[in-house]
Amino acid sequence: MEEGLSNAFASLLQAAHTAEAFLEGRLQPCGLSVAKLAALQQLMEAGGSLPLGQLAERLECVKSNVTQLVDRLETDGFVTRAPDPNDRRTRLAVITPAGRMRFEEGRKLRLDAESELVSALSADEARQLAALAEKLATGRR
Amino acid sequence: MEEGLSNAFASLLQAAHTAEAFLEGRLQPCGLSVAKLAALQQLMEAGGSLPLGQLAERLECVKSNVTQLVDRLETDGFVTRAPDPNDRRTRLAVITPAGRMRFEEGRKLRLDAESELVSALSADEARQLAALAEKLATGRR
DNA sequence: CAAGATTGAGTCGTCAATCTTA
DNA sequence: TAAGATTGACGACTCAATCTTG
Repeated sequence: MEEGLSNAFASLLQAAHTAEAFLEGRLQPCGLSVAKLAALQQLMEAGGSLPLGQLAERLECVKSNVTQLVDRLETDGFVTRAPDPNDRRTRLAVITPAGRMRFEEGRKLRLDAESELVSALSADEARQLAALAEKLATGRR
Repeated sequence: MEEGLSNAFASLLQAAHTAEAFLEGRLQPCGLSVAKLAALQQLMEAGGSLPLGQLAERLECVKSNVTQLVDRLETDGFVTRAPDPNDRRTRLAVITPAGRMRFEEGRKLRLDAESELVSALSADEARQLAALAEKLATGRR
């Protein structure tokens, strides 16, 4: 049946939207958005700083988006921009001490929210969902 | 394993993002976005017109978003605004002949894209994906 | 010229405040 | 006062054009 197939698609998009909104709400109290938290996470995993272009690659988005995201993180005081001593074209996004602390809060909130969401599923179901979702999207990246 | 669980979540969001981008790309040639197509679909299903507030409800978004979406559809020439004879507070979004034609094109492109995406899955897998995605998001709406 | 980053314009979404009509 | 719609300001994203440096 065709209806079942396009329902799979609609369900996926709907569920993802709902889940993301849920996560966004849980992050609210710490003043971080999903996007900002993801950026801070990349900086932490990279040891504290990254060229803006590399940050864009890791976030799988366009460079101009990162420019603006870092602008907002900079006004928040969670990131500063620094010159790259090796290449004067490059600018480094550097996580601040305040950014590290806020990241830690956000990370906990996100883990809580995720496990709460996924608790609706058994471990087996979670694995299946991940596998099916990946299978759907594979080759379209 | 905790990793598996949060991977389920990440996979879902990633897959949804990829699938939506794929769909958006396929709609490109007809000049409709996913959002615009959805709005036109609601108008068609409602028989051609809807008060803006009801359109917002059906699209499950905020009213101010619909105001702007209809603004853009109006500049496209796919929708016009009309007064409601019964209540002078409400404004009707009315699909135009050009809007109907464009909707038909967009609907076909979307169906093609959806079936192409879902063709990566068996009918059984598609049902499972839909069920698991819904189960994850249930109760968070 | 290539690369890295930024700017400007536009889409899609939110929220809070406002205007008009019931 | 409520309801319907709009506006203004913002977040997060895209693309095309631009500026600076290599």
